[in-house]
Amino acid sequence: MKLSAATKRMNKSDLKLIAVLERTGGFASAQELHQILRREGDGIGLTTVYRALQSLVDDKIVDLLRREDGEAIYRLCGDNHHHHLVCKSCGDTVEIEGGAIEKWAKTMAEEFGFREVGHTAEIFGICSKC
Amino acid sequence: MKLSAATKRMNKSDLKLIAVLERTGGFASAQELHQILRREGDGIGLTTVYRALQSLVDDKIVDLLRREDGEAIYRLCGDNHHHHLVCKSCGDTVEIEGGAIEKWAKTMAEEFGFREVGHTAEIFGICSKC
DNA sequence: ATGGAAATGATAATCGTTTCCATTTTCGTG
DNA sequence: CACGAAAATGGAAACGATTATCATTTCCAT
Ligand SMILES: [Mn+2]
Ligand SMILES: [Mn+2]
Ligand SMILES: [Zn+2]
Ligand SMILES: [Zn+2]
Repeated sequence: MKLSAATKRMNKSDLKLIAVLERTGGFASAQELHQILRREGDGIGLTTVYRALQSLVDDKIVDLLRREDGEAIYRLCGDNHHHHLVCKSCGDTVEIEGGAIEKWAKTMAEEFGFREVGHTAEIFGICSKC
Repeated sequence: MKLSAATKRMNKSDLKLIAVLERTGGFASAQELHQILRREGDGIGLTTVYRALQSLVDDKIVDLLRREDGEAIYRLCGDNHHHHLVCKSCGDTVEIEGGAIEKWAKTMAEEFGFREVGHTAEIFGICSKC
């Protein structure tokens, strides 16, 4: 891969954040990531967490999305792009494929001449258990 | 149409906000809408603007989405269900069909036994003008 | 007119995020 | 190893959007 290029400007904090994001897997806010690190005994400051995440986003190593309330959430952007099916009642989440969405987003964007296109797509409902 | 049902719980402030949103056309933040009203001599309070917008969103009369920085922006929504293609740079928005999405959401939800299903899907990029 | 409910808006409180700034770490060079 | 510059760090204050409070005003049905 081409991590080498990015690795150049990687500092200790960046690596810590990548590690946590790998471990947790899904989305997490800056504050949540900070708490996790703190809980594990790392004295990293909230400011540094924000800085590291910002730099990782700039280097396109991390994806930045928004929760419904506008809070920023981050995830490692890897080859495993996927979407979510979330239960409104119990919060359970299923990761699902979005092949149809990818095609749709690309098609629509092309049709209207948009570049550097991204998308969000989530499905929510009540799961079978609830 | 069935505005009658919604009209019941419409108060003076709701109507003011609808009027402004009609006039301005596109998306605007609560603060921007407040400023516009103030500039026009209306002494409406910021709190009331937020309240009215929230109630309009609840009644599905107004669409709520987020700018890149997480700030909430509002817009009158047309009569049919649709999605958005938003320019990250200038904020221009195109309403688009989501037929593929509707099918995808329904299929996925069925597959995992979810009920009362809804979904969100937005595409964002840089428009041809920017 | 009158009493209660709904609406209003100024102010304070929240909360995520950014800015400041003083201190500490890192690192190349002599 | 010693030294100084540059990068990194983190606590505290500043910020900006949004929400919660609460006293006051406007509506309305009786
Ligand atoms: Mn996707
Ligand atoms: Mn749709
Ligand atoms: Zn559930
Ligand atoms: Zn644009």
